[in-house]
Amino acid sequence: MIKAAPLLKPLSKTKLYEEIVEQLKSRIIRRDIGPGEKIPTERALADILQVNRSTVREALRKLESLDLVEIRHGDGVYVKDYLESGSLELVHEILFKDGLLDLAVFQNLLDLRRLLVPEMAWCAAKNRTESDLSSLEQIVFHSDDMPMDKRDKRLHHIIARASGNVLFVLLLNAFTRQTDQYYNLYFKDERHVAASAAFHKAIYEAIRDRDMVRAKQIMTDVLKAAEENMLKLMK
Amino acid sequence: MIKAAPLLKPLSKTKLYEEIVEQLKSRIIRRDIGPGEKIPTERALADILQVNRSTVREALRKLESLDLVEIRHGDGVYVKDYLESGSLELVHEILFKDGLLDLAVFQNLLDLRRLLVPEMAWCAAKNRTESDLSSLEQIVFHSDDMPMDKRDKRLHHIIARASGNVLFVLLLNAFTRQTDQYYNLYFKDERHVAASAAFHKAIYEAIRDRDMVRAKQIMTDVLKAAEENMLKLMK
DNA sequence: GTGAACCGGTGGTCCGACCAATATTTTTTA
DNA sequence: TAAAAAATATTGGTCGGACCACCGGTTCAC
Repeated sequence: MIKAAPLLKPLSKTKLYEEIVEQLKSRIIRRDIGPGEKIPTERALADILQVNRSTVREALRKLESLDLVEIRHGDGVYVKDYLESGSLELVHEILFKDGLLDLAVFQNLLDLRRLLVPEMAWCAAKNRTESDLSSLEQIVFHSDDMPMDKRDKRLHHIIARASGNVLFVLLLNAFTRQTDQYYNLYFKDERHVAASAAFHKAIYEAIRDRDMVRAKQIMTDVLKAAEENMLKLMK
Repeated sequence: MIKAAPLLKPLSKTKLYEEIVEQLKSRIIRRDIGPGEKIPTERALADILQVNRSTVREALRKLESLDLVEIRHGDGVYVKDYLESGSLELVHEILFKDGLLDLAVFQNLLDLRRLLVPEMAWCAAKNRTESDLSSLEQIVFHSDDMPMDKRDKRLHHIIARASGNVLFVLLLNAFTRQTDQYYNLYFKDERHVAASAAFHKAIYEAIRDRDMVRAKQIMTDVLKAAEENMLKLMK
């Protein structure tokens, strides 16, 4: 039932510019290079890293779009304070500062999820359309072939859409990116799979019946249980 | 007291690659180019837009980091479904689809803010350190020279930090980017300035006293009032 | 039929040049 | 002498053209 998880990473045939991004991103997040500080010029970086200037530029573009640096024409490249301007895109870096998972930040993530996702379910129960409902039905009752991690992810996505608030969808995407890698692991336990299947049915019914309070309550309970299991798993 | 607002944009001497980003981003968000579709090759784009391929590449990098396109080596560039993978960075584009403010999405933004920010205040009242408190004091009582829009923004930022949840900070940043442009306008009304000053003192006291419930309540009320005023202003 | 070699097209990287904006220094000027 | 203006140096922005690495489809040998 559960598909074998390809726990191995794609064995990164990393692109050069990505390596540069990683190096700089990491140093900025860990405050090796402080906010306001000027980093070497494109030409200098190219020289240091032994790559072409174009490659450096592509890396800097990426860092700029992450709001980690500010590029000033004719002047130079300056490090920004990501706490002042950074976006959710940085969660991953902050979560894994120094390669190890930062448990405090992970807890932050869970806290926020516990605030948002139940509310999302509430809204979904309130605003769901017939079309949303049939999407839900499809995933809950007619997707036995799909591994549970994907089903669960998909279910949340549909609920987010059904909430009628597009921002929930975008936020959920941000969360998903972080938790994806643990889902496989989590659903290796057959009990978790069974529990999720039950949960899917329950939340489906609540949303179908437009029972906002129940939908929210179910979601709250599920998250709580899942968090406990997950933390147990990580110890 | 209120600084004259430079409502005019910096009169963008737009960089070329940015123009390309804007064009493509807009077309993707408005579904001119559907998810899964392949866009012209870098060389073709360079030819069409009459720019150098490097310039096109920098633009594509940006779109890639927005999760709007997927670049496949040896294959091509494909449009992604931003609802499936997009991040909060896209809020701005979605908010201003077709150049006009999408009121439904704007309402979504307000709804989400009303969920998050009061909770943030609650956490701040719970977790604030002495250092946070003195930062607050500074901004509430000793920053008369600072225009109210900046003070208000700063206050929220400090509260976010004080919450002890770094994700609140990043989320708030995302919101702020959207609402910044309206703040000037909002604080042109002397009554709003006075109201905010009173609010600042009230929330400061609640956080100082570690009164979580009151802090949350104050924030809820303020947001409600501000929303009403803002919607009035927009009509 | 099937697998291997091939080939065309695409993104990835490189080089070296020049343009455009900014910062710094030098010169001019009041 | 100090402020203003002009020249210069530095840095990011754009250019063009070349070659490499990877992917997909085609062809060909078996």
